[in-house]
Amino acid sequence: MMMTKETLSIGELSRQTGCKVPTIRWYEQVGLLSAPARTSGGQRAYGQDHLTRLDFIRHAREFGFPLEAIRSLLDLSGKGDQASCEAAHQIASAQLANVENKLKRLQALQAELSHMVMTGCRGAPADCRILATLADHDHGHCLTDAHASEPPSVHDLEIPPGP
Amino acid sequence: MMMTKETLSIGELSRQTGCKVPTIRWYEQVGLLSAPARTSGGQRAYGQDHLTRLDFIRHAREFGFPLEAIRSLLDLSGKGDQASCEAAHQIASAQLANVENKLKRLQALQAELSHMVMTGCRGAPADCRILATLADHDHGHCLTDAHASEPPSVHDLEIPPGP
DNA sequence: CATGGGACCTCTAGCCACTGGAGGTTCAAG
DNA sequence: CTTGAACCTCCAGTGGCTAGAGGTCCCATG
Repeated sequence: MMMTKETLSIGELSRQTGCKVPTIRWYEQVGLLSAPARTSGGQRAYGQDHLTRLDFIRHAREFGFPLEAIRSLLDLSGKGDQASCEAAHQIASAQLANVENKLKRLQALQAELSHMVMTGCRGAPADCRILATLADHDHGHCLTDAHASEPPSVHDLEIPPGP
Repeated sequence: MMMTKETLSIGELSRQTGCKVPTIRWYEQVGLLSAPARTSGGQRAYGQDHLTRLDFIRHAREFGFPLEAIRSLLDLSGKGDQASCEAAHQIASAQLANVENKLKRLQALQAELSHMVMTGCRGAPADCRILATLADHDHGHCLTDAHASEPPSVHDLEIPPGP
């Protein structure tokens, strides 16, 4: 087998989808993208279906869906019935809630941080608001203490790819 | 040696700072927090300086500073001169820019996602906007394509702890 | 003084979603 | 036939923790 006009090498697929080559291989490894045919020399030869599927994956990633959610969405998109549509809606709503939650927290953070940066250092270094704010949380440097109330849970907070 | 009223066990330090026990040990491992004295039985015995330093670290993490930045800030806070203050300002400004960048992207994302979710599925599953939007990026489903323009770089996008 | 149980110890592996590098093979153009 | 870009596999690393296994220590009660 060789690369024809119907098949795509991994590099061509990468160019057409904007997905990096190692990422494509990784999607294959975790089973999001099925293993393509190979040329006689062992190189991957993708078809149109792979292109479609990878576009879907990449687009969903841009919306911040985790890979597990994308896996479900891909399954659902193959069906096209009412139940699938509702399930997709539910996944998307959950993602929206997630994003709105992050947004709120990030806005609070932005306010605090910009306050800290703008107050800055009033001439005397001993009076540096930045280091002082970080050192003494409890002495009125903070606008709110929303960020200090609950145990941290950093790991659900990633933001998806952006420009 | 034993635990006195001046020294803190790792559990007490955890309670006083709100930082989880394994996290404290991890900060020690990566050199953010110096290794404390030990009791005769080998348990960590922290002093007041550790408490102060860990408070600083945790507070800086709440502002989303990466550990490397916190390392620098800690170095700077020990000095208290003009140059340190300016350096701290620079680090904080960079972090603010970072946060504002994320914020913008997250806002765009929120708009797109909520549009997608609200448009939803108009009766017929074949018309499901959610799966269609994800499938066809280029056919006018998106409000903008800001999220599709540049190669993704997901990994600098974590948000700090929140409530 | 023995015992129980909670807090502590070290070490290792796992999370997400990739990214990069080493070291080797294949392909297509000249 | 030679070059060199693109491809291959495998492995390790990123950030910032978190969880578990399997063991030790400390202190209060009986």
